[in-house]
Amino acid sequence: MILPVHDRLRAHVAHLLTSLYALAPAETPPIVLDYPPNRDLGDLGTPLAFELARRLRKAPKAIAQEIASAFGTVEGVVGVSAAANGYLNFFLDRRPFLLDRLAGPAGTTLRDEARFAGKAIVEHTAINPNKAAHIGHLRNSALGDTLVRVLKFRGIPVEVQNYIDDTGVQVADVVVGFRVLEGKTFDEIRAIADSTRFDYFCWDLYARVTEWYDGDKEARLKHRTDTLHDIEHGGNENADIAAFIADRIVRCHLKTMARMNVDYDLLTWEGDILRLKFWAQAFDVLKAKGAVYLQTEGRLAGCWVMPIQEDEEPKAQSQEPEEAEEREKVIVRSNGVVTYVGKDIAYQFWKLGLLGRDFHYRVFALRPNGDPLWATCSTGGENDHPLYGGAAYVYNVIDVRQSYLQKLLKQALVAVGHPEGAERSHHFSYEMVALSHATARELGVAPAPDSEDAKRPFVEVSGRKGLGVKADDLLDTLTRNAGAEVGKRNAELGDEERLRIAQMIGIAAVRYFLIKFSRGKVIAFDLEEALSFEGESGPYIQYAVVRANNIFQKVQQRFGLDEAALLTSLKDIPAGELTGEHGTQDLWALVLEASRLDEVVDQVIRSLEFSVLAKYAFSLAQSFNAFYHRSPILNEERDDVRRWRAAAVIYVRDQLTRALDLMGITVPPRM
RNA sequence: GCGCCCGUAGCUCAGCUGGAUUAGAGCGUCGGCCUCCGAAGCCGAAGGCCACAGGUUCGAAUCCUGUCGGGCGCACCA
Repeated sequence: MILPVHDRLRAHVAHLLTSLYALAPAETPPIVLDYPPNRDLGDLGTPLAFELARRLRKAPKAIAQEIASAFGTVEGVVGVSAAANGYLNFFLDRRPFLLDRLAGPAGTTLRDEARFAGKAIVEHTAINPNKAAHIGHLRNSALGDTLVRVLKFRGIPVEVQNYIDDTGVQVADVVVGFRVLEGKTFDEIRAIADSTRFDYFCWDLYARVTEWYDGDKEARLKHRTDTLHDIEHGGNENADIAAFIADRIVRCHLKTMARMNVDYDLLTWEGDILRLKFWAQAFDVLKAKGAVYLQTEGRLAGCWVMPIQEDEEPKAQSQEPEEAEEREKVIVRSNGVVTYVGKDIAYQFWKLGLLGRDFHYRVFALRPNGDPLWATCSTGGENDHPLYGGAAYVYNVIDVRQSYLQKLLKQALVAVGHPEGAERSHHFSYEMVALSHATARELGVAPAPDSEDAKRPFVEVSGRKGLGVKADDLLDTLTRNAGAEVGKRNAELGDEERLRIAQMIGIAAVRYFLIKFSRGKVIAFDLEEALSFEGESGPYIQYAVVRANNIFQKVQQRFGLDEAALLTSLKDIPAGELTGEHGTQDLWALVLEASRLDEVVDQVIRSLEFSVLAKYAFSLAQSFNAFYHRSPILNEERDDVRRWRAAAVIYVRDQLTRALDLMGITVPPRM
C-alpha cells in the first residue's frame, strides 16, 4: 500500500516549503504526486515547482533544485532529483518497501477525517418484487455491492439495505394478473409459487397484464387502482396475496443476488414505512418548518406541495412575471395519499437518524455466511436485534432517471434545517443497461427495420413488456460456457468441481463487465462480448492470479521454500534484481504498481467511479503476465534473483486477489 | 423551453483534483510465439485535427463559454 508513503512525502515537502520560502501552510499549493513515465526517472514525482514558479519569480527547474538540495531525509525515500524539465522526483528504498508490504496488514488504515464520522448506509438493488431480476438490476447491485466492499476496505463501517416496494403499482399489477386475468384463488397462487420458477412465471404474467391494460385502459385500469387501494389499507385478501407474492419474489431475488456474491444486512419494506406512520412523523416536521404547504388555488389546489428550488439564479430581467412563477412538487395528493417522494423523504430521514421513530425487526432468512438476514416489520419482531439506521453517510444507488427525485430529497433535508444531512446524502447514479442490436436480434426483440428505434445505437429493455435478459438466464449461460472451457483444459476435474469453478468464472465475467464502464455511460449489453473470457475481462484477471498461485506452489515444491522462509531470507540476500542493478526495472515497476491498490480505492471513493478499479486490476494483471513471460522464476538459476521474483509473485497475487474481492470476484483453484 | 449526462482509433471504452518525448486498453485486422513455470497467455504492426469554435494557463482530451450531434429527466407513476 502506497498511501502512507504519499502522506509522509507530502507532509515533509509542505514543511520544507514553509522553511524554504516562508510560505504559510495556507499558501502552499496542494502537493500533487504522480508517477514518472519510467523508473529511471524516479518512483514518485511532483510538478510542484511549476506551481510555485510564478509566485516565487523563479524558473521551475531552479525551484526543484533548491527543494532537492534542502530535502533532508524522509523514511523510505533514498533519493531526490530535480529533473531537467522542472519535475521533482523521488526514489524509494526498494527492499524495505517490498518487505514491509509483504509483511503488512491487508487493509488500509482509516484516515483521520473518516475515522470518527460514523457508519455509512448503502441502499442498492431495490427491485420491484413482482418479477424476475434482469440485467439492468444486475448493474445496480454490482455497483452497489462494490461500493460496499470498497468502503469497508477503507475502514468505514457499512450497513447494506435493500428497499422492497411491496405496496406499489407493479406488485398490484401482478395481483390483478392472477385474480382478474387468471381467475386464481390464493391457494392456487400458492400452488403455482411452489411448483414453478415463480419469478419467471410472474415475469410473463406481468407482461400480459400490461398488454391487457392497453387493450381497454378506461375500464381495466380500475382494477389496478382498486387493488392498490386494497394493498394500502390491508386486512383483505388482495393485500395478503400481494404480501405473499412480494415475499416469494424477494426470496428469488436474494438467490439470484447470492449467485452474484451480493449480500445485504437489512431488507426495508415500504409497507412498514406506511404502517408505522413514518410519513406522518416526517410530514409534521416538514409542516412545522414550512418546507411544505397546502396549495389553495390553481391546478394543484388541495395538494400539499414542496417548492422546487432551481439551481440557476433566475435571469432577472428576461423573464415574464407569469413564467417566473415558482414550481411545485406534489408531496400529498388532494385525496390525502402521500406520493413516492413523501415516503422517500421519511425513509431518508430515518436513514440519517432524523426521524425519531424506528421499525420493528424480524429475521427474514439466513445469509450465505450463515448470519441472519434481518427485515423490518410493523409489529412484534425480535427484541434483540442489531441497530439500524442513524447513519452519518447515505448512498442511494439508483439509476440516473431518478436524479430529479433525489435532488428533491436533499432539498427537503435542507428545508427542515439539516443541510449537513443533505451534504451527506449521495445519489449514486448510473445509466441504464440496453441491448446491442445483435443481442436484441438473438433474443427476438429487435425493432422493426425501418422504425425510429432501429436507428438508435442500442435497443431499450422493458420490464413491462417482458423484453430483456433475465439475470438468472444470463448467469446460466455464462456458467455453461465457462464450464465447457474449464472442461476442455482440465479433463481430470469432476463434475461438481468443474461446475463450482465455472460459476466463479461466470460471475467474474458479468461483474467485471458491469463495473468496467463509467457509470454515466449506457451499457449496450452484448451477449457475445459479455461471454468473452479473453482480453479485458474478469476471467483474464482470475487467470493471472491462478497462474501466480501455480508458479508459487511449484517454487515451494521444487525448492522446498515456503512463504515464511522466503520472506525471512529476503532481508539478507543481494537485491540487485530489485534495485535495477541487473539492467532491468521490471520487477520493481511491478511491485510499485501493485502497491497502489489503496491509492486507487481512495480515488474510487472520491469519484465513485469503479471503472478506475477495474482498469487498475486489469492492467496490473497485464503487467504480471508480461513479467513472468519475460522473467522466468522456476527456471531461473541465480538463487537471489529467483527469490525476489517469487516474492513479487506473492505480492502481486495478494494485491490482485484483494482487488478482485473488491469487485465481488473470487479466485478459482484452477481454470 | 429548462436541467443533467454523453461525443477520444473500424467497433466498445479508459484517461482521477490540467502536467513529463510517440493520447492508452480490449475487440476486430495483419504478422510472429506452445520439445521451455498452463496459449483464457505473450510479442509486434497498422489505425486517432481527443465533435466543432473561441478563451484561461508556462502547459488543455482534461477547466470556462458558445455551437452542433445523441441520450435522459422536468406527473396528484414509482
